[in-house]
Amino acid sequence: MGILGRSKKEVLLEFRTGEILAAARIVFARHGYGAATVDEIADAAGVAKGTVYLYFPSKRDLFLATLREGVEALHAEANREIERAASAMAKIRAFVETRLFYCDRNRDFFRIYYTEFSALAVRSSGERPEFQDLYDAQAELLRSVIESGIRRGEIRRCDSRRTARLIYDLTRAAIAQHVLEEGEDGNDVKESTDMICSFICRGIGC
Amino acid sequence: MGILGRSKKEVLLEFRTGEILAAARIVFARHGYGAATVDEIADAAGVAKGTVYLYFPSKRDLFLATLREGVEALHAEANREIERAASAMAKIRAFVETRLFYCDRNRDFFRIYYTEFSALAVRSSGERPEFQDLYDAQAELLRSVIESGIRRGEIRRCDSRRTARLIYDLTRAAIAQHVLEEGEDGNDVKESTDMICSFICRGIGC
DNA sequence: CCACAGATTGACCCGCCAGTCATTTCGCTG
DNA sequence: CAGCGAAATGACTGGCGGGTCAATCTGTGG
Repeated sequence: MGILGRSKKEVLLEFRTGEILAAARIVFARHGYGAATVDEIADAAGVAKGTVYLYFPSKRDLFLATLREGVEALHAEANREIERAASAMAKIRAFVETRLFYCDRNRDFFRIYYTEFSALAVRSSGERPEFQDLYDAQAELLRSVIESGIRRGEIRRCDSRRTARLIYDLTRAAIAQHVLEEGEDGNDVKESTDMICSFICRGIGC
Repeated sequence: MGILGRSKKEVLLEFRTGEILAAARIVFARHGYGAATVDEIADAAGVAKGTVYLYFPSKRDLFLATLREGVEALHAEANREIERAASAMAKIRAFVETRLFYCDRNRDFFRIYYTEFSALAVRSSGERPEFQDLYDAQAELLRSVIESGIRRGEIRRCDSRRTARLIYDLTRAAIAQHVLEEGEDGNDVKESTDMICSFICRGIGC
């Protein structure tokens, strides 16, 4: 019990969890899920392997936690910016721009997201893929933005679900261009956003 | 030495190679590279594990051969159809449509392509990612189509390299929508092509 | 300074699987 | 059908890495 709220125990828990997640992000980004080893993650986090298992029940859980952490932060940021924007088009721009900036800043996260996310979607061994909830929430948000844009006459009639997905994937592809092709600065991100957005505008605008 | 050309040895080689590649495609599509086992591939091909190693030097080589086979067939088909089309826009449509149809017909190939290709791009441990040659050839073809479309006034001025990549990724995303969402027939593929193409047309057309 | 609870360690265990190779089967030829 | 070379087999091995846990360390309160 500290002066307020968090006890020492809680602080330690949070600290270690954070360190391990950060290390995991780096290692998973470098080697991919299959080729990454828990030993290497532990080394990177500056702890012994056993310690990792005190904070996460398995390699897979650690992996999912790493991915989820990044996705949630990204979505939170995107939601905030979309909220702030007024018109439907501005909201779509916010969606694209926030994602580009976020992934430009968090390249290791994007590398994992880019290379392993699709595998989760395809290999939904049971039924519902992991993260479907998070994905759906964002796709639905985008869809509703488009829908209301159509109602307000900003956007031409179209299948809003498919269009949302199209914008989603277009953004993802643009980010990949950035993150995979080494050399670029923040400036370039702005430029990419412009290109994507003008493309989208012409594609769906009135 | 047979009546002409292929000796019995060559025929057998080709037969076994084909069987093993087909089995590998199914198994890699189902489990992904890391989780697939050579034993399962051998079973699926109806041979013993040792036999697989008579035809391919390693699991990784088998995997790359599987992927390469699919990619080359796809590109060959796309090249043929693009050749046939007259206008720049028709060529772009051919690019999109051929890919959609091909991947709709060869879903296992697409699953591998979709989930593992990006990993190869990201984890280019040495320097040049595998398949960069194949990717580049198609991207360059598309780029030159756009370039000539611009010169002929069919397409508005733009960064042809980036635009090519954008169309590439858009197509890939559209295919993912199909292949991952179970239910659809050939009809639907046509419909998707139309959507993508009209989107692209408005995006880059004059 | 001791004792003890809780955190950390890393050597160890064990199952799994890529890759091997001695043995068996196949199929041709005389 | 005998005999031979080529093809196929599958039991086996080596090591790799996820996960465990007895031993050790830390730091806190008495």
